[in-house]
Amino acid sequence: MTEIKLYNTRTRKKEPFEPLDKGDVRMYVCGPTVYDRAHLGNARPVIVFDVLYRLLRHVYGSDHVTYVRNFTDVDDKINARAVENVGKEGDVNAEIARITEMTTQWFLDDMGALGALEPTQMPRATQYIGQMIDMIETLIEKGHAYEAEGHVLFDVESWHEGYGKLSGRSVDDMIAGARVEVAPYKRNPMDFVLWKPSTPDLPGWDSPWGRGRPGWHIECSAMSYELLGESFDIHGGGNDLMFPHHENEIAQSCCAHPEGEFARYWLHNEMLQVEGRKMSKSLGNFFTVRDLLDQGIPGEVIRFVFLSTHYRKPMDWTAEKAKEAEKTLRRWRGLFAGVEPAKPFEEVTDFLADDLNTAGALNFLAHAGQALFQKAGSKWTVPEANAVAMTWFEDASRFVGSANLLGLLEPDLGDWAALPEADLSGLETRFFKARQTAMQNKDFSEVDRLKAALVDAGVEVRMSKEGVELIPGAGFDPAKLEALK
RNA sequence: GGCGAGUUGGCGGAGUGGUGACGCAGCGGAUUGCAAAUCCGUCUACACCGGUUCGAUUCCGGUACUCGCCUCCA
Repeated sequence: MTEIKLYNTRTRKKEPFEPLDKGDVRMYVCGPTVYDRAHLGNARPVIVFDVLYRLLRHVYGSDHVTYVRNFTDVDDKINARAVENVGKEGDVNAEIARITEMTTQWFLDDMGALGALEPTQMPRATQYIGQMIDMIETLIEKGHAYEAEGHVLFDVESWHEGYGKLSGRSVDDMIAGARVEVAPYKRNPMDFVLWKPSTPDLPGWDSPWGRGRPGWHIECSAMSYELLGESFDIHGGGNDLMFPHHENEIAQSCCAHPEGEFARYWLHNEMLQVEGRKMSKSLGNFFTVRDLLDQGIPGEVIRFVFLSTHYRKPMDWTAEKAKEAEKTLRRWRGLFAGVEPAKPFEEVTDFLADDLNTAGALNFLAHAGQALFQKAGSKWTVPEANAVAMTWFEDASRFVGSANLLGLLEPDLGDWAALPEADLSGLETRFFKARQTAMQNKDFSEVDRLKAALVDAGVEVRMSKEGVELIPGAGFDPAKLEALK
């Protein structure tokens, strides 16, 4: 069995991955707050942990991995957006329902376009309010939380020894460096909200502390406990969540369920940049996944670009990278069309097992693809049925299987690369003859004219001594071709 | 200020204690009426300063720079 090694933020080391239960490997990843389209940065953890999910399924079997990713559908940002849309006098609750419903579906659509598998479970926070209340009550009973002015707060001082370990901070340092204005009802500046009161016009649930809503951090603790138990294998998310979100999750879960160890391996992906700078609205380089898709950049290309950088390194999105990725994928799609996937190359599995070295795996495939491309000949067709062809198909199948492990070359993502149906053989012959005639007459301008027309119609023209090859390209327009016939 | 990550050739990006992956771009060549495509060849690197070592880009320490988090942004 392939040994997977993962960089564990908790220990700051690459460690061999040993699941608690090989028959049920469990992973939790923090999902989106649903109030708007997912921006490009949101896609990174989705793609990173999708590859991990695929790898785990490959190693332990597809029925032996549980992957939970939540939807945060109760949040100040959602409320704010709803009020913004319909005004304070409008039906804010109905608008909230509409927004969360719509953006949840958007998220699923957009991430699906990037080739991300759906997690085994996608809990919504509002469906687990009861469990959150239970957990908060437990924390109060155990002396780790207290009620103050309708709020319930986690008492950081009650877990002084454990708080801050993940992010490498001590409670004392944080208090010293705190810049945030501290609410007067907090015992300690670092105490964070588990439950807060809600106004009548906003979503709220009855609780022992009055009508209110949960704090953000308790959601993940309650849902992961409910769905994965007090101990599970992997917890993932962006490294901007490390503090305070993950730190607080640990505090809540470990204090509420000290019998468990909560998440054993913590994985954090690095952030995304755009053209070398942080993506932000003020810099004007902020865009959503949907924006890119609408520009005609295929989801598979976006995925390829993401995978070409290791997940623990900052990733720079550039138009140039997208162009290169599209070129590579287009070639692969053409070369391996119709090839059924087989067992991935060992090298690819090994790269992925080494802390998800997707860039290494992709590089290996680039080489393998180049070799197969050359063997296939200048035409993007597969060779004859003979011994050489058998080997070719074997390797090609393993190539496709390897790509699939990365979520690439999946059949349902390939529409963008499909070449238009067209029978150009007649045109090829005619063009070749016309060219020959013109050549004999030294009338090069005539050949140039005909060729320019073909290029204009989106057809790639390849010439050799034997003849002419016409290949419909990305911008192929059959209508323009009609004029030539 | 506190905590953390990083710094490889024009760009992207692996990897390694000892003959400088690879891709794109560039350059030279084959091919071509000219191109395109393809093929062959080829230049440019391991931030800086010390240390360990027979030898470091690779290990250790320091410096500089970049970036992230510390503000319910993944």
